[in-house]
Amino acid sequence: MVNLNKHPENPEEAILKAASEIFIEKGFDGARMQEIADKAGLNKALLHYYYRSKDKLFRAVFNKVFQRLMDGLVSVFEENMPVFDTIRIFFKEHQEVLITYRHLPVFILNELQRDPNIVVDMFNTSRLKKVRNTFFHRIEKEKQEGIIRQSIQPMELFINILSLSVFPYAAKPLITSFIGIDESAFFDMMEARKDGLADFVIQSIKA
Amino acid sequence: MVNLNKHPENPEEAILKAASEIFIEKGFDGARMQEIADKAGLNKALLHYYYRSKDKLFRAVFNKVFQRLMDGLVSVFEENMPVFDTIRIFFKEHQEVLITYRHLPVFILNELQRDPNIVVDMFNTSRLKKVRNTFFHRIEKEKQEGIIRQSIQPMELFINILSLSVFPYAAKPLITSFIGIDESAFFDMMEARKDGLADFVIQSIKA
DNA sequence: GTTAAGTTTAACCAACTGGTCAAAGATAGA
DNA sequence: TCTATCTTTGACCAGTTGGTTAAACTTAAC
Repeated sequence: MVNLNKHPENPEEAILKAASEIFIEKGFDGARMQEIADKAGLNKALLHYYYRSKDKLFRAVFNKVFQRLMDGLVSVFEENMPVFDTIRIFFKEHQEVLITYRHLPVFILNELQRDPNIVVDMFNTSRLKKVRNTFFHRIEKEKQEGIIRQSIQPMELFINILSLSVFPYAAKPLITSFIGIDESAFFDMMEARKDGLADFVIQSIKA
Repeated sequence: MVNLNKHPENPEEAILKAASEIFIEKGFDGARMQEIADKAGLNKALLHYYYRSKDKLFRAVFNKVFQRLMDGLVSVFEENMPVFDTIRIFFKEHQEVLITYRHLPVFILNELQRDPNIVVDMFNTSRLKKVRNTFFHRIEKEKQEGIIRQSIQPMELFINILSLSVFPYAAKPLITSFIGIDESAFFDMMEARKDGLADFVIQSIKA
C-alpha cells in the first residue's frame, strides 16, 4: 500500500533534520523537544521512540554536523600538492562552506565547551595522520627546498590558517556591531577578504 | 553595629560575582538562579530583590564581562606607536588576558549569537574612532614611508590579528582533541606560539 | 481475516524553573 | 525605646520540561 504519511521522508530523518536546525540555532540547553517535534510535524513521543532521550538525539545531530564540518575542513590538507596551492584552495573552498553553514562554528565551539567529552573518540586519528603525512610533510620538504622559511612550524601554521578562516564567522555579530555594518556588507567584506587571506599567509611563510 | 553577615562583600557584588561564574560556565540557558544563589551563599529571592529578573542579572554580568574584554582588547591599538611595536605588545598582553579569562571568548561569541541585540549601543563609537585615528592612521602613514606593504587594508589586518589571537582559545577543546594533547600541553604550545605570532603578522605586512 | 510486530498518538506525570509574597529580622534616626 | 525603612528568608506557585504509557492505528505475512 502507498505511504499515507503526511511526510515523504521517513520520520527518523525528519526528526534529525528538524533537530539539527533547532539545536544549531538554540544550543542543547535552549532547544525544546516539543519545538523539534513541531518543526518535524510529528508527535513529541516519536522523538523518544526513535532516539530515546534528548541527549541521544543531540549526539546524533552533533556527530553528523561535526563530521560534515571536519570533512570540509581537512580534506584539502590531505591532498599532496604545493603548499601555496593548498593554502589558496583551502581559503577559497572553506569560505563557501562557512557561508553555507554559517552557524556551525559557534555551535560546535560552544557545545564543545559545555561538554568536551562529546568529541572523544570522534577523531579517527587516521585523519590527523593523513594531514601529517601530506601537508606537514610537504611543508618540511619545501623548507628544505628554500621555498618556505625555516622557522615555520607546521602545526602552528595549520592553527593560524584555521584561525584566520573561521574566526570572523564566529565573531560576526561582534564585527558587524563594532564597525557598524549590516549583514550583507559583512559578507561582501568576507568575499573581498578571501583572496587577500591566502596572500597574507603565503607572504608570511615564504622564504 | 558590626556586620553580622556571613559574607564580607555586599550581597549585590556577591551575586554578580557568582552569577558571572555560572553564566560564563553554562551560558544563559544552562544557568540556574538557584545555583547562582547557592554559589553566592544567599537566598534565591535576593537575586530578584537586587536584579529583578534572570534576564536583567544576565545583562549586568554580560555588560561587565564584555567591557572588561574590550578594554584588554583595543586599548593597545589606541596608543600611538610604530605598528610593529603595537602588534608585538598586543599579542604579548592579549595572550595573558585570554589565559586569565579563558572562558570568555566562547561565552561572548555564543551569547551574541543567541541574542545579537545585547551588544547594541554597547560600543561607544568613540572607541572605534580612536582606533581609527591611531592604529589605522599609523598604518597608512607607514605604508607611505615604505615600511608596510601598500596592499594592506587596516580593517582586515585588525580582524586578522584578532583571529590569530582569540581563535585558538575559543577552539581549545577541538585543538587538544585533534592533536591529542592535554590542557597543560596546550598552554605550553600557546606560550611558545606567542612570540611567533607577532613575527607571523609582521613578516606578512612588511614592505 | 487473523495475527503479530512495528508505528503513532493523546493524555499524563514528576521534577524543575523563574518568580512572588508575607512575614521575620536588621538598621538607623528621633 | 519606638518606628519606619531596608534586607533577608522560607514557603509557595503557575508554567514548563523531558520523558512515559496505554491504547489506537498500520503494515505485511499467513
